[in-house]
Amino acid sequence: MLSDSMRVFITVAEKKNFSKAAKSLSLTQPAVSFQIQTLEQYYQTMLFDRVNRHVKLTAAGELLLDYAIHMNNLQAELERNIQQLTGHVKGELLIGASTTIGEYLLPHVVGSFKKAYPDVNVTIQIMNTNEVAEGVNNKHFDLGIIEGPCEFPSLKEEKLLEDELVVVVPTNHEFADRKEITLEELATLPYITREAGSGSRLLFEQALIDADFDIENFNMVMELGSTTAIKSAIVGGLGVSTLSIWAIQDLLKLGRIAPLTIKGVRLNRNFNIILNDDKFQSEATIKFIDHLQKEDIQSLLK
Amino acid sequence: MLSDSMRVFITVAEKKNFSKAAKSLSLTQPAVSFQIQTLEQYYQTMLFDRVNRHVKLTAAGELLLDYAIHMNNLQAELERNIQQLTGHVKGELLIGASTTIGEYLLPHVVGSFKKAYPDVNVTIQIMNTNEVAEGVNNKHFDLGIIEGPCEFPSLKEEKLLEDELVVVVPTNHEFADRKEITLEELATLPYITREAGSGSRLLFEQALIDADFDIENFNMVMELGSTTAIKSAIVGGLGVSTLSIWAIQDLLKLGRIAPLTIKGVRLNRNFNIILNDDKFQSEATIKFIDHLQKEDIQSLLK
DNA sequence: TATTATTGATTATATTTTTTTATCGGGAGG
DNA sequence: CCTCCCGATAAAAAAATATAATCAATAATA
Repeated sequence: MLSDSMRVFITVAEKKNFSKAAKSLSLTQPAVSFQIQTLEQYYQTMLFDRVNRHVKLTAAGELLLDYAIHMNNLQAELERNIQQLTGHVKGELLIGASTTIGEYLLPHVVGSFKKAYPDVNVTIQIMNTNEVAEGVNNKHFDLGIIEGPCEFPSLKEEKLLEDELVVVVPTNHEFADRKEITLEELATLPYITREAGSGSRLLFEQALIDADFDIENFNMVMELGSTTAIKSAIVGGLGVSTLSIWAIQDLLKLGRIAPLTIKGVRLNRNFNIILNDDKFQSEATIKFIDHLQKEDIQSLLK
Repeated sequence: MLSDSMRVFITVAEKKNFSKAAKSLSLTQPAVSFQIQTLEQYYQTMLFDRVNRHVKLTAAGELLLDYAIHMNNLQAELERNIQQLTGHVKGELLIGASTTIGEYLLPHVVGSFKKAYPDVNVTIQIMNTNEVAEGVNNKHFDLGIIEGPCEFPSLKEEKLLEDELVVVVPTNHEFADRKEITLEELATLPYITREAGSGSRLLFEQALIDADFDIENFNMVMELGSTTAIKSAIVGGLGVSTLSIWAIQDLLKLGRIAPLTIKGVRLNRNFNIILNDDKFQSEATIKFIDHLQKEDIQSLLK
């Protein structure tokens, strides 16, 4: 176990800022100053250069940080070993997830995981796929779950399950009773899209290109930055869109919308778990991935 | 830096006894109990089996101890590196020394060492050669300095300087003005000896054997367990003895005694530094050995 | 077998350490 | 020139940790 002052030191070294380190540690800035001063007195040397507007590690600070990180890794390893030995899994689990997964899939999975491992504190941070991958890459997240493939070749990717985008229309829509729709028909309807750069939009546009269909033919009426907003817009009769089957379960059960497939177009992608093999995997992480893979997630789509 | 609770844990694991660990840490036993309980709560498992009359590490405790020792070594390494970087040497230095060295040689050397490195806390424990070697072997001492060779082949031995035993007589003695004495003459004098097993006595007896002289011819009048006691006895006119030149400097300067060599007999031995290479050498240890070897110790014999 | 000594746990109190609150001062940026 | 950002400092409060006193359990001793 590292001493408190070392944990504070590591945080300050990461953030290069006493006040931000304090916030991240739920301390006040003077408390951080005090801990750093304690270390500096102990080692009889400055650990940070207090340059104007930011702090910078001294040579001694760099040295200390090296060892601190090494010791921290040992500690993580120790905790995993003890948890394996005692069967008592606990600790923090920080997951990065892209929107659909974080909003619709994970809440259920985390619920059942917490039943099995009540002492693991799970936090989900929702952001776009690239940001998740970056967070996994720089070891901020214990694991990431993203829609589609990962851009970082250094990360390990494992398929979790298949996702599918379907055309969604309100129940009172003229096409609501049909199972399928053609691209030409879809192009006649007012279409709502996600913002540029969204994974869903990219997938849809690529599918149109693959089908040799010009996007210009579409009747785009709105661009919305959130799936929830799009769903509200569809229910409100403002248009139709293509959404992940995972995102529409609630409205489907309420009978407010109807899903349609597009004739000749498959809008499929994988939900993938991404991991950074350089980061030491806590027992909680391992157990969560286990849980993800064993749990019959498909049954949530009943 | 390890947390306090870990340091307490290591001590308890070493001593296998809460109360003794407390004493060695200058704490009370309840404080130790508290720290161990804190750890046990953190890891949600017992670390010690409280068997009757002693405690024993559990499997989890063994695991924790492994990591704790590893982290402790890292910490020692870190401190040495930082002290090398900053030039500021500090910390504890625990030296085991055999009697003559500990009483007559080291006090001077430590004095000048402390001038150069005031923040190193030097402790000298005086005991017989074998106990010193054992203490170095089990990593209790940072280094040992002994009279004569070391019995532990695993320890590294470095010659510090040569010692010589001389016959010591009071200034008012009939031989006081001579430089040399024969074994036969010495055998006629009342002779005071150290206890059996003492390094000095062994060296003397071996020299007699080498010179084909029967110890039985000697006129042993007294056996004393301390060099200081022998010196008092000599000054008091109770007899003569052979003592290390290092042990007699004070009385020599006071003009109370006279040293004589024995014709045809050389009573020489080495003072040796012994080290355990498996123990991480602190910067203070390195600097002290440096100091020992550079200091003109012979000049103390002026 | 009774008695004493040793060991760790417990509890209430005291002490020490750490944190917060409030405030200052230096330098960068508008 | 003024304001904001950032870390230092001092006093007070809060929290963590230690101690003193005592207990219960067990083993060694008589």
